[in-house]
Amino acid sequence: MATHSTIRDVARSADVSLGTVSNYLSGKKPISDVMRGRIEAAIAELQFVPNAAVRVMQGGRSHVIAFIVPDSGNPFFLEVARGIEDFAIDNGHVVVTCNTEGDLERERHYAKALSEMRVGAVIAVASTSNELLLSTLQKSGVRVVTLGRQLPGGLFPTIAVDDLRGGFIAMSHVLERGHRRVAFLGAPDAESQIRERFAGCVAAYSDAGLDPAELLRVDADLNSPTARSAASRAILALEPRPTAVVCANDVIALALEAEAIRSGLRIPEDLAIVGYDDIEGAAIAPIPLTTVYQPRYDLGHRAAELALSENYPASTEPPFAPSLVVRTST
Amino acid sequence: MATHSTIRDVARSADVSLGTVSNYLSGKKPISDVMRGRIEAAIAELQFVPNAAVRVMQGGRSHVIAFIVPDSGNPFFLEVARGIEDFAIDNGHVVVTCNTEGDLERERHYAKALSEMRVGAVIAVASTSNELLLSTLQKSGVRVVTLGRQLPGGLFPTIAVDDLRGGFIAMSHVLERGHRRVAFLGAPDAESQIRERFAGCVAAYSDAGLDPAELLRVDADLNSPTARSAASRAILALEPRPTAVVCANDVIALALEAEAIRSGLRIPEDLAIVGYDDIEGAAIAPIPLTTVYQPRYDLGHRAAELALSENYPASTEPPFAPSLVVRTST
DNA sequence: GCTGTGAAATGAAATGGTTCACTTCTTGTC
DNA sequence: GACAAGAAGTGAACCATTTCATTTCACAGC
Repeated sequence: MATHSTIRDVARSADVSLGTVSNYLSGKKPISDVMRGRIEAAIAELQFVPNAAVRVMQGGRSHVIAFIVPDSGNPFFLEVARGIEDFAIDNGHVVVTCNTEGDLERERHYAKALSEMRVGAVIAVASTSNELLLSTLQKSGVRVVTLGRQLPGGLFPTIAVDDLRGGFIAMSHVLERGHRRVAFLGAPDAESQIRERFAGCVAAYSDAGLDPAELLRVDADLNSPTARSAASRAILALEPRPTAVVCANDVIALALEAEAIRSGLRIPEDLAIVGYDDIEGAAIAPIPLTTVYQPRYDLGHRAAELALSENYPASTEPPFAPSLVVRTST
Repeated sequence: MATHSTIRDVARSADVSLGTVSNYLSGKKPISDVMRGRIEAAIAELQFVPNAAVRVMQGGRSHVIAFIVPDSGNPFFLEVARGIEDFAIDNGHVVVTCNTEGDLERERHYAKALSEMRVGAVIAVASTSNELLLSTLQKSGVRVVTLGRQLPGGLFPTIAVDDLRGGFIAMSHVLERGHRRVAFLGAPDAESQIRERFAGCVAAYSDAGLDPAELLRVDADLNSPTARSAASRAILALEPRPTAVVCANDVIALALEAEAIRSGLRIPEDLAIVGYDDIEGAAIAPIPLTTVYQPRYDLGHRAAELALSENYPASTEPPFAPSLVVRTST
């Protein structure tokens, strides 16, 4: 494995000065066609590949965007990641997805690795656990953007979707369909997004002149398949059974749908279901799922744009608006 | 944003020489406790973070593993990625997932970026389109490992699963269940893995004393939801309808299941379905899916291990063995 | 007290691309 | 033909770390 050729080799081979080759590569200064031709020939001949590390060493930042996410397998984040990646590529960057799985040690590993790499930007799904690490990164000069919600202190620019409104339109929808005995299938309040969605549901419930205390609720660990199934069965076992269920996300909504089908219920006649997220599986489910769509691709795309923008940190943006996708399940 | 402090600042603040700080950081030479104490104090005080780029500039390679994949959203690759990531983290590396989406230009962008970054290793899902790029990378000193199948020429160490055997056990299973009119729901032969699976099916069909020419087959673009549904309907429209279908992967098997349920068929009585991959959705489908499990996490983990191993390139490994997961759908 | 030995510490040189003050060349104007 | 001004090209110095030949030091053995 021959050692790499350097800009000096290119300059010598093209009989041109160092600075001219550098100008050719960076495009910051114009150069003549003669020089350009000679340099290009030399680069091709020597198979020269510039060493990106040097720019970083000089005090620059590497063309890497880190995406810090608790569960990269979640279809929602996957789509966000696509948005980030597309923008990153168009701007000569590369994305490192850091899957923390909620593990603090893993978060620390990534924070250390990213600092040492001098990453250009970090886009992180907001959570209380990573707040400290993010502010450390920010202090060392990394552009940080949080996703989903504003972290207390307002330190970081944030791209969010209006979850309150999402919960509101989901609940309004089933109430308009005439349902009066409704349940919310969610997760413990740790996640503030879930809390917001539930709050939106409560608001819609009140607005319809109903008593929010009568709104049923079952919680589950959304990341566990067995917990999802168990919570779904718990919903179906409520006496009397709700006629409609608004779910915290599509993954658990689909679990509920599967359980309902298995126990012989007709959807939407016996049970209406509303999901949240509009993941791919929602449209191709046995009973296509009514759900709240979040512009997740745009979310990621916009976050990357903000992170790399000239005038970072910009003032925090107004949240994106979710919309209802009505399908068969209601 | 104060500029970063350097190893020189640390040396000065700790009243110690440059080299000693370097030795402390790398651990390559022992140093006394006195020095250690002074250095640690200085590092803490200055909030020093070493600049990883310099090591790379000195001719080393960055602690980055690139995972080149045509569709990072595919649950199969997600799990492979988890295996890679876990190994990477344990070895102080970080993973860049490069989602090519089969786009040649995108592949080229990544090849360029990865070369310039001097990535340490590349793990790529084998495809004919990336062969040239991979060999270019390898020539420039990057460790390349291909995944799924050996690329012609045998240039790269490979980690694979025995798809021939997978197809064989899937087909054997439905034949043992007594089915005699069987279809294969797959994709055009471009993907050699699908080809292998089909070949395994044909082998099992012959072994059972049946005429392989009678084995039905429908193909679809596996990446398109609408194509999957259309192909599923095509299977159900065959006259006479097959009593069992072996599918090229779980995603399309689930589409078939959904279509079958929608048209009122009972599974497995009217139609038995076997998938391939054992994705998460297979177990929680309305009718839990019988499928061929591939040790995908191990696949990724082993690939990363191979890529970073001392004695890369090792001789190519024997393929991993798939196994059948029997559930309700057969 | 002298020497030999090994451990620890030192700092100049090297790594490769960018920067910038400086030189050289070209073109236009009167 | 002289001169100004802008364009293009040059190369030494710089960035933050590692490497390694050299120096320093402590201590054991005689």
